[in-house]
Amino acid sequence: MLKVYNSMTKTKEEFKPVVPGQVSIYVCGITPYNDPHIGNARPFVTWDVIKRFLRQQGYKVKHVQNFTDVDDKIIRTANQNNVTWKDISDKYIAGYFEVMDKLNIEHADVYPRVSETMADIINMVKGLIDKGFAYCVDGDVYFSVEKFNGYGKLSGRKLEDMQAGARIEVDTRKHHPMDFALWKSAKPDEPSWDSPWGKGRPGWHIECSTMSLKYLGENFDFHGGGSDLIFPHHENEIAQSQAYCCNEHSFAKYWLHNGFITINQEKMSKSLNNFFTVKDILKTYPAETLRYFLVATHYRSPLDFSDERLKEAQASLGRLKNAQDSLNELLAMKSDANDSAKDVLSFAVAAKDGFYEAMNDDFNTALALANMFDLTKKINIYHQSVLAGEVSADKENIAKILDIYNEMVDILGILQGNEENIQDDKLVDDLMNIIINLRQDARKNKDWTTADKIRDALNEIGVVIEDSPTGPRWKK
RNA sequence: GGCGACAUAGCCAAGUGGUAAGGCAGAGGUCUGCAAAACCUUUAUUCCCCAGUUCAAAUCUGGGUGUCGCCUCCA
Repeated sequence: MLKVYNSMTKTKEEFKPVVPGQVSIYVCGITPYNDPHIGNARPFVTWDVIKRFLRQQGYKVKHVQNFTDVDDKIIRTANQNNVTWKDISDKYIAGYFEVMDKLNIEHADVYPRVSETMADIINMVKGLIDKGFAYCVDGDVYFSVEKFNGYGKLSGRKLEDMQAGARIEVDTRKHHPMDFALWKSAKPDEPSWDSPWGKGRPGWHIECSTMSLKYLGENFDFHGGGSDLIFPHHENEIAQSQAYCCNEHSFAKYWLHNGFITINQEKMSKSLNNFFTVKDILKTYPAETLRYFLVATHYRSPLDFSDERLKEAQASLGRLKNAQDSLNELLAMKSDANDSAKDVLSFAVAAKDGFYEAMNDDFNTALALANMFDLTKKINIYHQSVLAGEVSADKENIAKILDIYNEMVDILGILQGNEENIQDDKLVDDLMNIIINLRQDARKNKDWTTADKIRDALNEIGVVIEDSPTGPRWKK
């Protein structure tokens, strides 16, 4: 039974899909105006793992994720660079896919853009005015928070508790200081669209309501994003959507919010200028390492980022990879049929159960990984005993163990063998064989100086040589 | 000022009533020409502090301390 922590009720609840056998997910996407930093990447990795898990559990998953491609920051960036807003958004949407693909994130089913959903947005704003939840002032349209009784139910705040205007000046044309824009009238040098209220563009928040309604309907299962979106973004989405549908139970059933990535315990954010872009991290570390780093901690916990933590992640991931390699190595060995890996297989089955149990408990990837490490140890022990010649490889059961191992690894989206540094290039393999053979000759002659020189030189270019009882192996 | 989250070993991190998972780092050992990898042993009588409930508390309740987040664009 799957349990998820719902930010709306602040409790873990049993997951019951709106439509049996199906899961509908809306994840707040990005505003494409610069390169994503690793804090931006966290929700997407989180949801990628959730999707893989749900699908593995037999659900049919529909995932919608927006691009807010009409926005102040995009317009500002475009004007600064003397290009159009479309140039900027196209560029950074492409940039988004480039790094997310490297992080092995599967694509959503739909990636709606604000600029392509304009008619629907205008319709929804019109509907909100007709229903009395919104009003127009000088070409701007505002949502009236006082008309929606339930405003604040997600973020747990009351209108009277909030100090609107404490930090920015309140627009006096608004009926209530917390009223927010559904539609903004066009200013000079801004892109605009025709509407019943004159030329303008949508406010922030309305796009997510419109898009989720359009692609997932009035009721869907999950809505996700970073916890900084709880207020005002998600609060406003709820107000708009439920007001529009005239149903306080419409919209998302479960709200899942991931914790922040921090630097020195402080939130990584563009405004604090303490962020690392995914692109930059990938210059030094394999994408898989970054993905592992993100997955090794529960999605709701804060996660402090540092070079040291990435190194740790790399070491831990290497341990998992080593066991996977060992299984493959065992499978490639010559041996007669036997059942020496029977016990390892039963352990693997138990580890898999533990893994799923952890995932079913609000996607506890940290605990799921612990199960993998337990199995890893058993695999290593077995691998050693085969190398020591104590038993011969039990290929039938090893194949089953590898399947189980890969099943878990597939859900986490790591060790998929699609890293650019996995060498499947035949020329490289051949060259490595030549080098290794030369080194083996030197070793036979006890010419340790030459042998070590080769090993050290390879080490310098990132190739590790390991001499095992069955001969040397190499990895990058 | 309002609202909320968190505090577990040297570091990271699971664990929400039954006697402290897992990873990294460290120490000693096995293996090895030496390494690497792997394995074995070892590293929290104790979970921020104080009080309470209970046969039993890291886990529940109350109080305190500290850190962080949201209330403004933010994943």
